[in-house]
Amino acid sequence: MLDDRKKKILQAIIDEYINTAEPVSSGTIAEKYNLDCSSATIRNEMVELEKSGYLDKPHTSSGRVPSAQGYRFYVNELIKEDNISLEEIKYIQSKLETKVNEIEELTKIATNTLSEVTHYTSVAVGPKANLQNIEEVKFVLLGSRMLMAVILTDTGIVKETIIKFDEDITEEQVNILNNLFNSKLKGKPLEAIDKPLEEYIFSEMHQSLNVIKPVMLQLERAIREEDQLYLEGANKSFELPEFKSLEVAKNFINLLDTKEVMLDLLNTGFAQDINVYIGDENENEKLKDFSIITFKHRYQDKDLGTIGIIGPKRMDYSKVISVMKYISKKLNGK
Amino acid sequence: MLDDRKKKILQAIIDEYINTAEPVSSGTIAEKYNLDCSSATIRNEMVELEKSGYLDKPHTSSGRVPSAQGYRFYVNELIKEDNISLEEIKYIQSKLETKVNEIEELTKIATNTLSEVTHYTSVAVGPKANLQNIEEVKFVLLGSRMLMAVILTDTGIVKETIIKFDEDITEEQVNILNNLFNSKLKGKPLEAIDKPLEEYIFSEMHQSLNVIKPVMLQLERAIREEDQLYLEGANKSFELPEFKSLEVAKNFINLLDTKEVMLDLLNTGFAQDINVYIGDENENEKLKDFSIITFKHRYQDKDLGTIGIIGPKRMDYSKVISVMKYISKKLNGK
DNA sequence: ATTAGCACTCTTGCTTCTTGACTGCTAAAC
DNA sequence: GTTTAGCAGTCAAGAAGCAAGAGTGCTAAT
Repeated sequence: MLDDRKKKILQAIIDEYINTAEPVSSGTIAEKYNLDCSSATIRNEMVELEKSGYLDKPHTSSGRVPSAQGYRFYVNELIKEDNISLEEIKYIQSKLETKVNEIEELTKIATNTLSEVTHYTSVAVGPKANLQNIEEVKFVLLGSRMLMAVILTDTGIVKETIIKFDEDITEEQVNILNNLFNSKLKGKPLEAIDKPLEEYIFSEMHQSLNVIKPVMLQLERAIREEDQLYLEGANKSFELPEFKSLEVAKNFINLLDTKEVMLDLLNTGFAQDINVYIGDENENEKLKDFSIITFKHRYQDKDLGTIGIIGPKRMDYSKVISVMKYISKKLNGK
Repeated sequence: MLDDRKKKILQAIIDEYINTAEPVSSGTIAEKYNLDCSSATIRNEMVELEKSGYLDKPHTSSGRVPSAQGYRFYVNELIKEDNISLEEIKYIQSKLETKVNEIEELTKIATNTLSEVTHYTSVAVGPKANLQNIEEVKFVLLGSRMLMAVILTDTGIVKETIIKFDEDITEEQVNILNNLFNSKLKGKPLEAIDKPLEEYIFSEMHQSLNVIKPVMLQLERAIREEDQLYLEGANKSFELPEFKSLEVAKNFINLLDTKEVMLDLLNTGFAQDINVYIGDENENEKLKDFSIITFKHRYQDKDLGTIGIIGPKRMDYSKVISVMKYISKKLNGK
């Protein structure tokens, strides 16, 4: 375990590095941070911190840089008090007070605010389909050959999809659909719209209802449709010095453009309120230069999706975590 | 006007530059392109082409590079035949055959295909609200305190929006809304949902219908809501040599992240089928390093939005234009 | 255990030089 | 009057060398 002074030195190095993005020398620490010892002592401690894996050195005669393990220790052990100002709190409050009619809207506002306050790129994704229960299904006739299916879930999320037909649909058929799907699906998870249900309906319904097949097909498609990745402030990242490296910048764009990796990450399990992924802690090679911090958007403890920040490993973890904690609390308690 | 040989040389230089991204020397042209003259002659011609503004020179002892004017001449006068392969045609066909229920879906597929075939970043935006007429308005009750308004337009676009209330809504109120809005709005442009209409309704309806105010408010919001910019293949641009320059890369990200400039451009008037904007032809400073080529997504000559390509000025105009022409024709004739 | 002092290392920025790719011009050839 | 061979002149880009500066690690004194 690290003794008290080592902790202080590690903290000082990380704080300094987060600010300057330059390798930190023993001299700087001795000067700026009051640790009551000389640069030589700090140097000795640094050697040990490096041996234990908390620090890295770009080359022999340079200062130290935190390793992933160093950041991890910092996040787990060294961040104690909240790092959020009164102005920030007020700003977040005012943003989250906006009246919205759809929850997705609120997720977007929160994501937006998060990016504005932290100055990092933020991302969001809606709740997983398998976590939502169907509250109501409504079919609406549009014109004479288009049907809109609207599914209201218990999270308040509304999914709509449209089905086109080659022949006219009657009001009666719409009624049958409404009755059928509501009686079969109310209270069930979204995933209950599946092949077995389709087969069940077909065996049960003796009259041939040839509208059902396309309806089922389209509903299934709508449910399993790839999640949307909402992105805010991608340009903010490009102001950071680590994005001077073309390699890093390209990886970043790729990561966000492919979406897949990000969606995976945002959808993974949540032990704590706030989840921190530091660089190569993620097995995925593409993430090795970045850190991602996420939290679940909950309202009255119902899962409404995930919101996150992506940035360089040298991230202001304490600020991001504080801001997230506050936003998360506000969203849930509203 | 340019004589025949000058045209050929200009074409050769542009073709070569599009391929290599390096300033083109008189020697290369003399070697690779059969113009039956020596590099010295080509050099003489180049001097004149530069004087007339078709070519630029990065520095005294370097080869030539096309100027914006050069590209413009190339696009207007030199591109003659289609530059699209059988495989590409087949691929596009197969992609556009996908059955879709919503037109937005088709726009996305086309945008996607365009990016895949050309290897550039593509963008799309839906049709302007003021160009669409209302065909039908339907209000659907979700639960007891949520109302979903669905607007079907003559372009087949469906807009939905949700309105929440603090008290229960009755089926009767829903019926009144349906009758009222359909009788007032059928055949009118989307923009007819405005303040004057609201005032008219209020003066006409003597019974106090306190549901109407929030409905109108939300409908207006939905109509005027900022257009969505759909983006595909942003990472493809980052493979191009011009994006080695951090400055250019940052401008690109900014351009797409801000959306505003792109939306403006995609929504501007259309003289021809295909519109080409080359570098600083756009007054906007942010566009000076890029070229944008757009076309209207039309189906049976109805306007369904705009699709475009954004890339460096050194773009394969002939390929992009050919592919766009083909996609455009396919979309319209389907 | 701490620290002053110093030799050693390595980056960074600066010059200088060389190489090579092009051009533009001139004068001869067609 | 074109066209072209030939050649001097220009400039970018890369290599090499050098000096300065920042930082470390070690040793010996405190």
